[in-house]
Amino acid sequence: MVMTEEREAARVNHDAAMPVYRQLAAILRDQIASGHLAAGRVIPTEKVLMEVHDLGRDSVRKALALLREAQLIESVPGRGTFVTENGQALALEQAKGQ
Amino acid sequence: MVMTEEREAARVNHDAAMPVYRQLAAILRDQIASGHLAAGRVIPTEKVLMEVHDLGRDSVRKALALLREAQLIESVPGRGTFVTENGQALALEQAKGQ
DNA sequence: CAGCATTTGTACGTATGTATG
DNA sequence: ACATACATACGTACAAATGCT
Repeated sequence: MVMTEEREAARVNHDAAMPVYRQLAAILRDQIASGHLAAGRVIPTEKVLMEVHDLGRDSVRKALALLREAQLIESVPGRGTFVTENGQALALEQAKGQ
Repeated sequence: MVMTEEREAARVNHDAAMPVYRQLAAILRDQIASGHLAAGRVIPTEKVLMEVHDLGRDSVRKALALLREAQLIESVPGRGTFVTENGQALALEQAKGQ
């Protein structure tokens, strides 16, 4: 049996107590902390996140807003959303505390 | 002619360049800074703000979210939205810088 | 240069859930 | 039980910025 670095991509649970937008924020934060999403042009588009997690745009944008407030990511209209310079470091810090 | 302390209540301009939710946030912030909205149970309900400024709930909630981030207000489900302890002081600080 | 597709931003509406009084 | 008020979550439409053709 071959062990790989791959894991099941975390998914939002629509029935969980935690709001889906917080779940998505946590998932993305962990992916940033783990380096799975690295600096540069990384975060999938809102459209992709909507499709992958079966969410409305509202929830996706709320999740990204949380990460923006935490200065893990930055968005640029017409281009996309990026992990900030020290995004991974910040995400690691925050992941520790939780 | 009698001078009063009353002034025209500032209103959102739907045709301005600045997004209406930022306009509303600025209006409320100034009202807090001026003491027109004091600590305690102050901020009008979302419903009232929607009607007074002819805005959708989205815009009203975005405006309040900005003030929450700035720690000027706090909201409690079922009760309402309140100016924080040091809300006026904070609002004054921010009003200076703008 | 114009035109087009992509992507984020703003703004509206609606429905339902949760907390308070 | 009920009304009020904020929270979550879905949807739509259009605007603005970017990059490509």
